[in-house]
Amino acid sequence: MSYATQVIAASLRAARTAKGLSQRDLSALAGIPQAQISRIEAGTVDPRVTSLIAMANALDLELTLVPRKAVPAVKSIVRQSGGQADPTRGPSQKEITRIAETLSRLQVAMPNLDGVMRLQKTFADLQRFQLPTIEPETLRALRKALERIEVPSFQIEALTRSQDAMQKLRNQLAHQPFVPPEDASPRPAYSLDEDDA
Amino acid sequence: MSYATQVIAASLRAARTAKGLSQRDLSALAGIPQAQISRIEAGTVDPRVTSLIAMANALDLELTLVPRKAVPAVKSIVRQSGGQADPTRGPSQKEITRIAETLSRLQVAMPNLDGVMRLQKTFADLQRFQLPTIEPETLRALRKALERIEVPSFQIEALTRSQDAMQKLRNQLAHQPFVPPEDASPRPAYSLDEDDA
DNA sequence: TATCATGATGCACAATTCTACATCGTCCAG
DNA sequence: CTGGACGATGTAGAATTGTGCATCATGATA
Repeated sequence: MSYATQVIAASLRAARTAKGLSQRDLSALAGIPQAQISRIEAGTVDPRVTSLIAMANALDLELTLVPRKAVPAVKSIVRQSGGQADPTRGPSQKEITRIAETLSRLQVAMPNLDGVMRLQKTFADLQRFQLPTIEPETLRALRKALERIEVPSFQIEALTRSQDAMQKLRNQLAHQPFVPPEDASPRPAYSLDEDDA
Repeated sequence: MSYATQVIAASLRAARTAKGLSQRDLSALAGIPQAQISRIEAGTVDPRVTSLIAMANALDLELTLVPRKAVPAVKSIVRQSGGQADPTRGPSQKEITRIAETLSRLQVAMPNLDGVMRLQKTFADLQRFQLPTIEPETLRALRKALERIEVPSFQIEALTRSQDAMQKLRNQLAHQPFVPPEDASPRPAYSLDEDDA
């Protein structure tokens, strides 16, 4: 397939995962068999336009024709508004709620360990910001670390690991555009640097 | 076919004609049989993505995915830059050169008729501006009128018609954005009003 | 009138998508 | 380790595009 085709396919997959949808979810939304979606995303087929449009629409996207000379401008616009999709849903969302669960469970299970309380607090703090835009791996790592605290023999080691993970999270948030909790702020165009689809 | 498909098809046709290309021209550029281009533009088939991309590329367009919420912004950008395509080529270009030809031919054939000289002058004047963006019909009308001047029995009537046509041209240019001869000026976004694809 | 360019359409055949269903390997959770 | 979710892949058959070639109708031109 052509390069441009691959780009579109990749964009569709990115959009889907960004929304936390499985291929089967999208299949239901777009009315296209999961197998076909897999093939399209993988770029092993040359899809019909209706297929693309069905998928795009299901993902709140539109297939448009843009003059070459306008492409850069359009891209920067797309970054601003389309960059992080819905702030609420996302692939990391599951992780986040699970972390919250584990954390509160820990808190009631061992109210004496004050390290846990600190973690709880800082996490509750962070949670009000950009967490859904963090890579799921990072979140997974944090959760894993937290879960090991429940195993007595690993408590101290697991606690420091948890604090490390939490620190990492903080760092990631640190050099992000920093978008305040609610309402989309303008956010200057010159702060954009990323460049995927 | 879906509505969105029709829109894309129509856009492609618009882009092609805007560039003054025939389906056979595009066929050569895009490597797709003319018959197929006809069917695609007519919306009687559900094209493969590669076909769309081939056509788009040949027309200096790109097929992109745009988040729904960013669509309005993108559209306005596209208007600004994509609005009038290449200033040099266009469907009206042929007419323009032909007008120039007829006009200079007239000028040498009948140097005594000073009305012709005035037309010549004002046209040469206008030609340095936005002529390619004028509808071909208007230009055709002007040319037709000019050609009839060569027929003696119609001279006076044809001359006034020509002046009318020239006037119409002037008017059209009058309430256009007025872009000076060279280098794209910023042109404020609030002056946009058109709204097709 | 005759010619030419353009776009639309028909037809047969090859090529490929699309569908439905099944299945498989992996990762993760209970 | 058993089960579930997920994505990838296979297969057979139906549906449709894509191609090549021919043709036609129209409008403009000489």
